[in-house]
Amino acid sequence: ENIFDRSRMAPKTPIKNEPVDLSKQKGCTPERNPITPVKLIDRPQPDPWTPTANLKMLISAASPDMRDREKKKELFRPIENSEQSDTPDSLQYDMVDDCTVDEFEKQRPSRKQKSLGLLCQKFLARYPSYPLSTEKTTISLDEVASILGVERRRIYDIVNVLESLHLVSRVAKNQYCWHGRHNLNQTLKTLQEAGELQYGELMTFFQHKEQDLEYKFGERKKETIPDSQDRPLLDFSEPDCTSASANSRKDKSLRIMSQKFVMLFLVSKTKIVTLDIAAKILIEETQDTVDHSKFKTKVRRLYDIANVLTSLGLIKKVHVTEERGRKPAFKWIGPVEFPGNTDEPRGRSPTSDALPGTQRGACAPYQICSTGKQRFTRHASFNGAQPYEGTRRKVSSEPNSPRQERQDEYCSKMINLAAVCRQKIEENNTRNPSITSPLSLLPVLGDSDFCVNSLPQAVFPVVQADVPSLSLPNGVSSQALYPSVPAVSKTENGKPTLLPSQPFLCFPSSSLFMLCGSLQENNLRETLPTMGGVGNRSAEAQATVPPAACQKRSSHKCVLPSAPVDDEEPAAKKQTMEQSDVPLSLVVPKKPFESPKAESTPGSGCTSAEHLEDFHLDLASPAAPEAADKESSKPLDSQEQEKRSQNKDPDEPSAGKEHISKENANQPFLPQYLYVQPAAGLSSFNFLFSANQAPGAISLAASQLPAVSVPCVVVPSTALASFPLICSPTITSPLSPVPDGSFSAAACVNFSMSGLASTTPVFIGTTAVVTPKVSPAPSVDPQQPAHPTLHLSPVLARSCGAVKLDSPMCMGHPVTLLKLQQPSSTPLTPKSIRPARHEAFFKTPGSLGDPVAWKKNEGNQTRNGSSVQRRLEISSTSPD
DNA sequence: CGATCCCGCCACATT
DNA sequence: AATGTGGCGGGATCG
Repeated sequence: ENIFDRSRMAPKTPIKNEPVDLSKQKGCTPERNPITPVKLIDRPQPDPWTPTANLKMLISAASPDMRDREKKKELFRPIENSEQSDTPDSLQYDMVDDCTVDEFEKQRPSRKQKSLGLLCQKFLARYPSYPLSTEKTTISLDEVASILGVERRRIYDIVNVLESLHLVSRVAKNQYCWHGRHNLNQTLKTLQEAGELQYGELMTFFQHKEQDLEYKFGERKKETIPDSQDRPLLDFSEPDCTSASANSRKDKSLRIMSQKFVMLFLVSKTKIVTLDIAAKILIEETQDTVDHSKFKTKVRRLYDIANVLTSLGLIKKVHVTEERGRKPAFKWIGPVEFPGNTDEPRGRSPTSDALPGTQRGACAPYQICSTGKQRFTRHASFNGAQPYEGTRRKVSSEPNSPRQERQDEYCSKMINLAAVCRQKIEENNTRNPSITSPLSLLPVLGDSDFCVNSLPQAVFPVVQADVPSLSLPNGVSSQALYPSVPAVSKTENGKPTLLPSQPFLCFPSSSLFMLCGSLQENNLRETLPTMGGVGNRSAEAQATVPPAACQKRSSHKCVLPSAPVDDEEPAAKKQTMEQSDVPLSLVVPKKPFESPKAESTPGSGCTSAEHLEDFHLDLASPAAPEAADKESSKPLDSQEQEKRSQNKDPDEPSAGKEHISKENANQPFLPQYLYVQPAAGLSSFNFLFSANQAPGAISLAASQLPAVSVPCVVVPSTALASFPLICSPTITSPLSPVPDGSFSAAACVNFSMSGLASTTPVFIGTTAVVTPKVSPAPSVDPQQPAHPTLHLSPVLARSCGAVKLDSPMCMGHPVTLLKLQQPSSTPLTPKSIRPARHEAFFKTPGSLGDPVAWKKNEGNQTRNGSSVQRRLEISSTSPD
């Protein structure tokens, strides 16, 4: 019957269900999917239904909406009659498909074709792995079920697992929001951390002796048991446990089981987990009594979960042959390390402590977004932005959901780091007294939300968005450089205007952290306000702008204000933050505006784009003056430019800068940054440092995170892709505008991240220079070879003497720019970057080097820096 | 025959 | 009460 139906269905509605394409599924590696987002899938195969399937695919690809309409559930079901299809549409499609078609039905769909794994692949094929931040994809369960030709129940199985990994989040009844993999690494990292707590010992235990499980079981259980308590940890993602209300039965299972299962892999040294062990462990937690039936049921569920995870490319089926025989098992083939480490030296930073709850208000500018919705919601809720929030049963409005907490933790860690860095910096820099303040900022950040992610969108205007940009550093730098460096610097010093630049950061990728310290003292305050202004703008921007968003993929960005938030921040800022919308904030100097509010509507989650734009705008404007010079030289990205123009404008000039940067990209200059690339794509962090500030070098502890001195920003990005940006502010004292050589030396950074490995690149820029200390990579993780590689490439960029100082830099992937300074430097342009350079960068981590150019202060300087940087460069190539 | 796991009943949750 | 969710396990397939 099924077959028929399909065929019949097909005619009517192409869409329909379909069993469809399995063919492809197999072929495809799950992993691939991520890569190619949308795609249809498909390879034609001869399947009976294929035709239909293909149609569907096509259709879906073409326009989901259409499909939906057409299909309608009801239609589907009933429809069976018509047999073939003859609808014109179908015909068309058919033609395409034909090849395969053949017979039609023929085979029945074997059980395999109906498997959950396949279904999941089909499901995943419908959505991009890394959706643009701007787009927010909502998933209607009914729709999907009908499209895929399955009962809704099956979709729940898939969605529940995806939700446990935060690839989707429930928005409302029957509706889920697709987030894609942007936050996947972050989620995995969180799970890993939680897993170590819960299962660390246990796994070790098992691993050592698998056989003995049982007995271990008994023993270990104890440990585990406690875990159960923690559930929250696990749940973090979800549930809310919090409070909630509830936990209803449900919460219990599939989602949690999925998270726990993933944790087992992450905690496992071998990365291989056998079903029986997993079942035992999981059962245990739940209950002690293990009866056989229960075990059997658990295993069944694990298969369900495993099928979804397999489709995601996170695990693969393997067999473990033990003495007893071969046992079914699964091997983790997803990312293993995540940048953010747990280990950071957490130190003292008070800030971190603060994070947790406190501040949120203060911090305003920075936010985090995480999965979009959730976080968003929260914030939004204030605004009213998100309607749904409540929908989920559990959703809690509470302040923190477990998930958030987790994130917060993460944030706090980051913050701590930042704080440390700052301190160091400060220490180093004596010159400026003010310095300290920066620290304070950090905390702020923390509390705010940390952003992690979520929304991918580019919310943050701050930086720009494109990824490319990131890579672009060169471009950026270049931009800066060109233009009037000197002038800028001056301004900077003197002015506060510049200030802005210092402080914040932006990141695009999903989660990012930024640390910044701004050095400047004075400025900070000023900056703050600016930031606020920025924020507002962003908000505004959001409303207006959409376009930008597309470009960037990164979703989250955060900006921190380096400045101390504290002081007064403009109310506006806070507001903005609260608004939530976005997390981002940027700093922009510029005028403050009114804050828009976040408009976030629930629906549109994606405001980010807008923000970005705003961002740009802002940047532009500030930059303008300086920019003008710069601009003259280059054109901006069109988009950005446009935006800018639109928005604000005045600054057109600024735009110029950006352009320059892009153009420059090619050029070799770029001085001040280091770029570190992360190894593969996994998670990684990116850092950018600006050199300016710290004259001193920074050293980080090697192993751990280190400290970075300087203003740094660290961003972990989950997805590599993204790119982080960073800005540095410059710092220096107000004066020294040109640090010249002296400065250059200043910063040194070592990174080592332990875990990192990641992928992400880091940039460090300083005006000053960085000291080359870097070699961190190796140190980092010895364990894994892979990771270890961090590459730092310093980019030298051009020397630009001018550059130097402060400057904020920014990059983001897509968009990025920060503007920090207005006066001084300009940051870069984001977009511009991307193109050419971008490629280069991205391609190989090591290779990158991009030069980033920027200018920084006016100054000059830099040259030295460049030389230094070169040295620094570690692995990657540097462009020069 | 054991490994997989589809299918869908039905309880509980939410509307 | 209707509808959404999703636990659960019988039993069909696969290998």
